[in-house]
Amino acid sequence: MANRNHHKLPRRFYSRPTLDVARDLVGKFIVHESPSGRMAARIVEVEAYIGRDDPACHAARGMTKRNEVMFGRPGFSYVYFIYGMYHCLNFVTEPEGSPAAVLLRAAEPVDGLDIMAGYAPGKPAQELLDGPGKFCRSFQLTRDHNGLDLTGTILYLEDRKHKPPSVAASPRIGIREGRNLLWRFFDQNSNAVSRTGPAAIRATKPSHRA
DNA sequence: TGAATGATGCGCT
DNA sequence: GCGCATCATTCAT
Repeated sequence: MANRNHHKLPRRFYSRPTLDVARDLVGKFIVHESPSGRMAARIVEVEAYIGRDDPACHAARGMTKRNEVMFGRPGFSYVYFIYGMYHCLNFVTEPEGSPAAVLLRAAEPVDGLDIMAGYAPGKPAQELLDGPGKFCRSFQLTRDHNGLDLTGTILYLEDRKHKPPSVAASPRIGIREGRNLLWRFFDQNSNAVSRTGPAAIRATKPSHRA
């Protein structure tokens, strides 16, 4: 870390109650030192998935080969493949043995826009990472990045000197069960939150028209 | 402006 | 086989 105003999040950040971690992650920065270069983005939207009692959590039906990292130590990545063409990135939380994670849903590009897949001159930057599938595609993350140590040097998160975001909560998006829980957290002032979801949620995104 | 749908592959029952 | 923590496109209003 060359910049002394950038502080990599330590393992103890992740080893806490998942809702606390999720809320605190809004406004943090994620960095990927990829083979094609360094990318960085500011997190603006996440969702919490907590344990065996959360029907929407992949761990609800026990440990499998796919979700085993959720049961492991906090501060590791959980990346899974979905809908035949997308990947989703999660951050494992809670002490070992408590399966839980935070899904990264959207972020604002900060560095390395030119090497993000899907980048096109003239395309609004806020549309590069505004969804969990789009984030992984642009940030060039696949199942190969499952189980990475987030306190390492390839994929990690940082706290930076930055104005604290105004965080709001809402139901999670794209799930069938567990919609009563307000476990989605997002930056109310960001125009890079994901588009999918009920009109009430989308309305949090400022309209283009006056 | 919003609802419906097809693409596409894999994990799990 | 079915369903999925998605997205871009098409169609209806």
